[in-house]
Amino acid sequence: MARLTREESRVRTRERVIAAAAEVFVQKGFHGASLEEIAEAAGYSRGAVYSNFDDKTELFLAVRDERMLRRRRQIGDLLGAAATPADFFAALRTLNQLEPRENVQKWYMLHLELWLYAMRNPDVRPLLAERESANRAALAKAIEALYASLGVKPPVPANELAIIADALDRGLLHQEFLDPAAVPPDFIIQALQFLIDAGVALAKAP
Amino acid sequence: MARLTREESRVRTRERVIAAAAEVFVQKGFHGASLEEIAEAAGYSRGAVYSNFDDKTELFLAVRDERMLRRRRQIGDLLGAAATPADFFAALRTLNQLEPRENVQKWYMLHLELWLYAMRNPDVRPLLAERESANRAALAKAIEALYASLGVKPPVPANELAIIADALDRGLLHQEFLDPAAVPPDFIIQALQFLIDAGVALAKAP
DNA sequence: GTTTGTGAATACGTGGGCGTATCTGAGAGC
DNA sequence: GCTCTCAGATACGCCCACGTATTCACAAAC
Repeated sequence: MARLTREESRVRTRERVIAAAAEVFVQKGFHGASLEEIAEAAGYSRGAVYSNFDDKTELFLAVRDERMLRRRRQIGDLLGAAATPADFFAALRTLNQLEPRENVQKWYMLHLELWLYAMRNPDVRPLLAERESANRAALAKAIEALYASLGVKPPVPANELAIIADALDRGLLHQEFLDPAAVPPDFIIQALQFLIDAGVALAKAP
Repeated sequence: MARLTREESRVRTRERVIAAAAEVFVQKGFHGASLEEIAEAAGYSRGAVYSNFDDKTELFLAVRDERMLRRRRQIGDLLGAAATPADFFAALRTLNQLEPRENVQKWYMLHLELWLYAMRNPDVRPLLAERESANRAALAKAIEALYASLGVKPPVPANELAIIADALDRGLLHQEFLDPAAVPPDFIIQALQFLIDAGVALAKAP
């Protein structure tokens, strides 16, 4: 193992603590998680946590930032590049299978934890809202391109379709995780495909 | 105020405590809420809570049962009776406006809290899943009736449409509460209408 | 090689919340 | 009207977790 500089080591522990915190916050929730447990999971003592983060809240928000940055990049990169319908659905499938199911569930739970936190803290609420809306905007652009490549005008504005697609995705995950048997595998893709097909049919109908 | 019998009084405080608990659990989450605060909000001391519930968890689950019973009844009654499309959408609108927006948000937050709790507690998870699936079944029946009255075979099985509708509803609430400006008012009804219309168009297309 | 500054560990004080055990006062039965 | 019983209040002990203050160890600078 290479000798680490002071700064490098600091960054490394910071990352490890954030990763461990994500894990524990998922498992126990914000209030249920203890800094002791997080520190231990990361392989450090509580002192390490406090030397990297002001308090529990700041650590929680750091976890949020980490996740959002990565997720946003994923969506933008994948959907932004898709021009044809085949590309689009391939990208969706990739996005959907990029991580193991277990991980997706973990992140979804963390996301809910964040959402609840945002709802209860008026100052962080707009921050989360802004990120989500940016995600939807990226999705809307992809949908627009998709309809354009099909030579059909969207039956409703693309941004509204993005809202629907986003809601659908989230809602289906929600059901699936509570009871995997309730939602057929890859149902999300099917549902979106149905949505597009039906939209096209509607646009072509009188 | 009428003189209360011993049993009546016990029931009354139980109800009050459950109501107050719902409020505080929404605001602070399961771990964040303290029995002290709940008791005080209900106008009692912690002793009253412990004399009615074994512990915090049981109180939490009592809140869940309360809510689920009412909600299930609402959905069943309203959608079950709808035969024509007009009835159906009217019922949806009613269901949607039955409670003030603020209340819906409150219950949604509580629902998420319950969901997370269920996900973390393997023993209660199937209980919640069972209730949700019953709700969807009621919805599926209503959708089936709706398509029948339109004289069109559903493009995909009704129960799958119910899954979609449920997911859509939840997902849209989620977005709306985080940022009301992100979702036009009554968008849920519009989206469902679009879904039905598009489905009909698709069913009629080759 | 000595000193200095910082990242991380340890030790400590404190508060808060859960659950229990005991007490009290008002309905219920005679 | 007197006693008994039980809903609900009060009091207690305990533990856990947060945040802070102090110490330790090792890179960085000279």
